[in-house]
Amino acid sequence: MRFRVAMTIIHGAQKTPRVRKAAAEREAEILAAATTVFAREGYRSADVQRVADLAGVGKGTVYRYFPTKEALFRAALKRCLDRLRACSEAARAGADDPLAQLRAVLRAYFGFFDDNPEAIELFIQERAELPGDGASLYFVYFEAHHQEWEGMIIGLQENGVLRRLPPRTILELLNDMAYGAVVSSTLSLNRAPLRERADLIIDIFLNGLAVRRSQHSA
Amino acid sequence: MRFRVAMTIIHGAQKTPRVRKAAAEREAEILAAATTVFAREGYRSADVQRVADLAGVGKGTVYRYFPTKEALFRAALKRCLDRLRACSEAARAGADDPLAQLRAVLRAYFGFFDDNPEAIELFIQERAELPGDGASLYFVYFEAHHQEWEGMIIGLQENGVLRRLPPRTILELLNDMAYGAVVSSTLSLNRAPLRERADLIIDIFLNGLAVRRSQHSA
Amino acid sequence: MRFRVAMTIIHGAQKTPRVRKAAAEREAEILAAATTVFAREGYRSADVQRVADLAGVGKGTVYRYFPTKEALFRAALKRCLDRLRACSEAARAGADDPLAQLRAVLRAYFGFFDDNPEAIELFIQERAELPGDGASLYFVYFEAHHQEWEGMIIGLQENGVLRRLPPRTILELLNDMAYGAVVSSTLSLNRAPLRERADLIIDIFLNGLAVRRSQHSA
Amino acid sequence: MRFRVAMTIIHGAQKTPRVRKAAAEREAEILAAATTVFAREGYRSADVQRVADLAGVGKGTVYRYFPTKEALFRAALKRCLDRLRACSEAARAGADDPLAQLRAVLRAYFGFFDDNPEAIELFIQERAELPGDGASLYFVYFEAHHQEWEGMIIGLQENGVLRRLPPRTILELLNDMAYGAVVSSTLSLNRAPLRERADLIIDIFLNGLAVRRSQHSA
DNA sequence: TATGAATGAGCATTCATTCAT
DNA sequence: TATGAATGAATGCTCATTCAT
Repeated sequence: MRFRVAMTIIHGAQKTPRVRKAAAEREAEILAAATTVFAREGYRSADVQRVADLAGVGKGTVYRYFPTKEALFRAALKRCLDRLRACSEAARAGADDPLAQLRAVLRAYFGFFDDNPEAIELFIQERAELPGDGASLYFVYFEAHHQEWEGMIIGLQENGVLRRLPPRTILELLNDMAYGAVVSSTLSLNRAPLRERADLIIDIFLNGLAVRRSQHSA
Repeated sequence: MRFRVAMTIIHGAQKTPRVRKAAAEREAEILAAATTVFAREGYRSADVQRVADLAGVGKGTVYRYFPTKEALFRAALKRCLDRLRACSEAARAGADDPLAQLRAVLRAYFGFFDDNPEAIELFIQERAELPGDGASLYFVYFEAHHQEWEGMIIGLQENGVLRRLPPRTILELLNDMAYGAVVSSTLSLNRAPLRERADLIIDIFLNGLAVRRSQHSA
Repeated sequence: MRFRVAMTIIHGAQKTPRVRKAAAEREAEILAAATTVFAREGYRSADVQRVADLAGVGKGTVYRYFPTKEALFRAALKRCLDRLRACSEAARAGADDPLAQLRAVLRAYFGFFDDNPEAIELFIQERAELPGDGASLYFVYFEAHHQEWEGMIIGLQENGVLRRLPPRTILELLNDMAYGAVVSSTLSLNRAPLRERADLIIDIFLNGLAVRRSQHSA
Repeated sequence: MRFRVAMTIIHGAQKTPRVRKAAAEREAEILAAATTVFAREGYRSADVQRVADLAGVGKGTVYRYFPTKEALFRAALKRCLDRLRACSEAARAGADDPLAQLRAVLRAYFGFFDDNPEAIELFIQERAELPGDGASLYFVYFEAHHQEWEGMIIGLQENGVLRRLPPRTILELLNDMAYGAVVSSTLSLNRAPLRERADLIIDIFLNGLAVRRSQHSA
């Protein structure tokens, strides 16, 4: 609900002076506002006016930067995905051997969603409400970048750490599990933060739920 | 002044004669239509008129059975969940030992979504667009019934098959993985049917992605 | 399946170019249109679209100025009452002694409804269709301003012109009579304009229908 | 708001047996219900279903007796007017001389509305919401029966009680005043019952608000 | 360039009326 | 004859998008 304020500008009172900002800065502010609003209210329910209000610009300005509501949403989503990728990439770069990398990346992935819960919302919104003439942007990213990760998987297989399944299959399984854990964590109430569950999930992923005979014999 | 002319093409204009049916039958038809339309168009975008058209009834009739669009949606969702549960339950009842039960249930779960892809849509719609003053109905069901499954898990632990983690934690992990696989399968293109991937997923779940040393030593 | 074809007759289709106006002016135009439409069609039957058409604006613009149909109606009603009051007040200010004032005010009152028959309709609409958790706006005005008129009555009593009844009672009687005459004048057909009947009504009010003995003896 | 009760008729439980009543009785019950509902909710807002519920019949039955909602309303209104007339007529018949008759009739008129406040509502509803291609039914009755009352007026003029104005004019004035008092009484809050104000109103009508010089000289 | 007033297509919901039983 | 399930036209209100300033 917006407020319409009938205000007589008292002489001396200053209307926030029309701030002229670098286009890139404006765009970033609008995207941040859009992310918040879309996550909170859902794509359909969200009012572009709200985004404009939160960004501190006029509604027309939003449309100057993004031609439609849908484009605005997709840009906000893309921003989330870029940040998720940057986050994962940084984690990988900070670890040495492939197994440490794998763990680091998964921890970063889970941590990202603990810190940016709006991201989950945007993923779900896209899936739920956008025409989606194909895969969602999340999986477009997955496709676009999975080669980068495949190397890591192959390395782990050559080390004898991972089973010899097709690397792509392994990545899909990892993604399914991680994505499922993330989405589930927001669907059910009172789940622990993802970060706290990360190590267990990684463990299960690597070693399975079943009792390892070798562990007993060891 | 502009004119808006509304023209009904008389054509054969059969105006399907008013049919009276048993309430339960009508309700079932409307729910089936609602499931299809909501899954195809999304909760917000879906027009109740479309549901009515597909069900072959007047719009008023839809409102006679379900007081609001939201109630209609929730009823359609509930129907899906009931069917999913019936399906899983039947699978469990058809298997003898706990491990066979676990496999059967997971296969049934995946198979259900292959056969009823609309169900996934409804789950996601609910998450995305309904006020949701708490957990989604999916997880309400999970809560309501997880005791039934816990016995199965405990049995597997006593048999020395599953690790001694809290049964609830195990169920959550299973659910995350399965749910993630299901949702992912519709997000990305060209994935194999879930049914075909089920055994692999179950295998990974039990035994992990890592090479089993015991297998080597064996 | 039946078809509904919506056809916009393009014709000259001038699509009146969007005009921007001062808010006060727009509001006044919309209120004038609302008064006409509500008076002609009744509150419930009136379609907000009709108001918009008559005001020469889009429907959304009407809602920009008045948040609901009811608010629009109340504003139109208030406008009528303000004008009625201004009219009465002007009449009083233009007369010297209290008796002349009383006559002037009553004449102005009746004249107002001759000139603004829509006003009567709005009064009746309010009574008939608005939730009205209390008195109607007409009587709220009556309450709010009757002190101003009471002075006039008291003056007439001190001059020995009016009987020593409670001034408020006298005002109520005057109002009942005047209001009744106004409403009746629109209910029955072929009544003379109120203006023409005003002097007779005032006479009856002051002197009664009964023969005055004193007049005979005089 | 209606309730839809899903009730399993337990064996032995009796559905209210379909009562077959004289048509006239049914009609009277429906009219009474309609009067109540229309008065309480207003013509447009009133739901025919509510009338049916209150009358204890099916909706179809209401339509069997009255072809449209409007016809139902008009019939309810007519019933009120008939009762008002009967009431007034009885009062007149019970008094001897014309002046006593006049007082008795006015008292009966006011008393009627104290006892049947729904009647006022129906009068106002008719005025407010019915297409009204002419005078309201109230004034149709006034026209139809005013000759009966004219005799009374003429008698009072011949007795030297009332001024020699056209009898019709006098009746119109009486009606305006009485009608105005009745309507006003429901518009403003906290007015005394009409019955209590009746004698004062009659007094003012006959003798006026002004001080009677003759009374002083007497 | 930035703004926000103006627009009108779109949609949920209601309810008078019909008609199969 | 009595019923109430079925119908669909009608309408208040929203909000993405446009465009005059």
